[in-house]
Amino acid sequence: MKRIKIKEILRSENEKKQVLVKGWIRTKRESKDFSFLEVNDGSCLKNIQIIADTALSNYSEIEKITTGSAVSISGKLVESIGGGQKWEIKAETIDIISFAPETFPLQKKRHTDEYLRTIAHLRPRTNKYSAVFRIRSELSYAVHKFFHDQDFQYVHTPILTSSDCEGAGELFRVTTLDLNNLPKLDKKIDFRKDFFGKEANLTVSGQLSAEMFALAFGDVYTFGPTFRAENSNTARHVAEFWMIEPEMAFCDLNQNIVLAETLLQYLVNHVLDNCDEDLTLFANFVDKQLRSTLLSIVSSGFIKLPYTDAIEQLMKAKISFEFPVEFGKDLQSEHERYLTEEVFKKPVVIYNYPKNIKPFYMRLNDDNKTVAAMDVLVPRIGEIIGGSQREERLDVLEKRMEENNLNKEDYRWYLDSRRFGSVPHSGFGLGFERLIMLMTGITNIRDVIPFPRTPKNIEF
RNA sequence: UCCCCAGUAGCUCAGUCGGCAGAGCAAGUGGCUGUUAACCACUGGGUCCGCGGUUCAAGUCCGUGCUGGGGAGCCA
Repeated sequence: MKRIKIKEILRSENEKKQVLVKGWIRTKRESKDFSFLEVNDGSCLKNIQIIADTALSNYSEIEKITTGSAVSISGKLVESIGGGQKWEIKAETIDIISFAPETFPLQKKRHTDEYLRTIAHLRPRTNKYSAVFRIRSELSYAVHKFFHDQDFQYVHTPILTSSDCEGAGELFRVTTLDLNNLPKLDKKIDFRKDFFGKEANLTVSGQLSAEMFALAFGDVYTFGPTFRAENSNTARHVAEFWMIEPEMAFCDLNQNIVLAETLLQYLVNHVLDNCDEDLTLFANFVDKQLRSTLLSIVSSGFIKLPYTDAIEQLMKAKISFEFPVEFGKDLQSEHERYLTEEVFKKPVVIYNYPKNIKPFYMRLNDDNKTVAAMDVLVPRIGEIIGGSQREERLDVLEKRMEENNLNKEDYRWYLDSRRFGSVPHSGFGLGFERLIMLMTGITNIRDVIPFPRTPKNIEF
């Protein structure tokens, strides 16, 4: 007989003569004549209640079942006599696949997130984390569905890259050289002896590669892991994270902003429509305002504010900031949060930033002072999307690279795209983990990725 | 990397002024019950994060290191 998932069982309309369920024991309650077992198989938040009668041939074994043990149960699906659940299984056979000894670290009580982080390999067996990772999976699907429905091509951009792309951010070095015996040439490391014959790193963004494909396919997106070796110790940063990067040809900054808004609203709606049970857990136990926050995102358009207007808004703010507001400087976290949480209470798109605080590839505006950049800020998290219209004019781009002391030789292929059929194009990066934080109300990014990598931590 | 806070039983935490190491949950045993984080009784369970110092005496005070958390910067 084929096993049936608990999610499907709980949707049943009628009793069933025989079902087969496999999963892990969450809790056991013993009665005089029988025991109640609660089994979870990860297919949904809820457990199925099992009635184990003392008449079962291996009842003495069943009595010893502990939380965390793996079991296989066949029996009759019947309406529950007790309150609290509609269905239960009157077990005919209970096979214990394996016992979890009493050292099993998860108990049937609330654990702190900090503790669960130390047992990240077991935390998906808790209610909260199974809900997080089901939503993560559902959101991944929704991302692909959104772009597929809009005829975007999915591009796999490289994870291994040659050095210095973007020239910003700390990179993870990739090498096969023997670090205890490095080949030297004139007292410097001889990278000609390394695997690729030159320095190599893990990617910090798929953007530059995605641009090349946008200039062939029109609309493309990437969705993959990204690596930053920044020594960041915050609830919003990890060294390995996932990013969604659409890139569109024949697209200006305004159209870019529209896509960012449409995408975020689509994803929120998808979760509201498809993850209600898991969402309810977060709305009840993690963030009481979760539903109103999500509804504020889908119910109306985002606020769009040029950088200069944002600065003006902040200048006239009645509260005092730790860091002064000043034109030409990037917004601090406190400024971003003030705008999105206090002033507008919904997502805010800030665009046209001063060129000196943004990377070389962003398109220079006619004022010669600002670039066509945009950041989407959301309550609690701050920046969730960063993007821009790209500089498509070869001469302007080369000048910007010179100003930033970048070696044009390293970017020959990138500059080629501006030599041969260059067109206006735009794109952005959406932080996938920050998106999940937004959807769940979880405030630490380490709790929305299965095995977080942070400075001094690469366990599991 | 900088600032602040914390580390006590398997887990969550209390521990007063420096004076015998505590509770709840979990575990074990027994009881009761269509139970719902079941309930009741009993039992076992400690490198008080490590190292050094002050003191008759340190979980408690001081120094230092490690780990975790919160905030900042960098950004998604």
